[in-house]
Amino acid sequence: MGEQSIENQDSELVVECSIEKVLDVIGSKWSFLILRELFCGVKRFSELQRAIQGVSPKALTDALRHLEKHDIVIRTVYPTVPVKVEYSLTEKGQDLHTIIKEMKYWGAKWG
Amino acid sequence: MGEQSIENQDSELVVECSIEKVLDVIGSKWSFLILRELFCGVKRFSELQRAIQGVSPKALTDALRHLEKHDIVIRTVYPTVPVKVEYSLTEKGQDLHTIIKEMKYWGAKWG
DNA sequence: CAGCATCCAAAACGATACTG
DNA sequence: CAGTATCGTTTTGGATGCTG
Repeated sequence: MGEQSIENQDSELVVECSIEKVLDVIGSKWSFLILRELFCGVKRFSELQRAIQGVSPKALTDALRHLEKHDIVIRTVYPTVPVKVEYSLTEKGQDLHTIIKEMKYWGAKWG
Repeated sequence: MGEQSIENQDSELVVECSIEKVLDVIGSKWSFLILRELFCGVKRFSELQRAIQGVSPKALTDALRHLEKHDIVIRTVYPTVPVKVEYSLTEKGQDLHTIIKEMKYWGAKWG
């Protein structure tokens, strides 16, 4: 409590509280849903778009870039024609599984 | 995957996926921080405002009302002068502790 | 103390159209 | 396929001032 937030040279928030860190790294509601999908395995852009109902390409791209920047997902491009892009989780990202699993439990219990 | 979202008679989203349920119930970033505080025990409005740095009275009220509506927190008013209001967690709210705890672990490990 | 009301700025998001 | 670009709407939330 009483955590401090300061800005670094990139004008990005440097958050001291652990919970804020997680929220900052995940970023948005969409990211949770992306994670939910990627825990099941590697997915392509269009697969994510289909699985996460209601997400626009823009929102999906934004969320994926955010997660990539925070070292949660890896973007792999295969130079085929047409291009194939796959998204997978880093170890840091895999480690979020416990949180998402707990959320699933809670949702199943109280939803 | 492929969860459906429909609207009920109150035009509120009825979400089928467990994770979406949790996100819907919690509602916002502020709610996570409110929960963080309330797991430590009952808190008053002003205590929450002081503990959660950067939150405006409006944002705090909004988040508390939201959590109240979803049966996560209880608002108790003591008719003293001046008024005293305490916020505490319901059992449903207490049950979110595992999630927040996992978030703390992750934040401590990777932050 | 514990808010509510108002106003306004910024950010998030949806729809749509287009590209390498 | 995997996006980007643009536009407009919605949501969010900060600032401020007021009240029982």
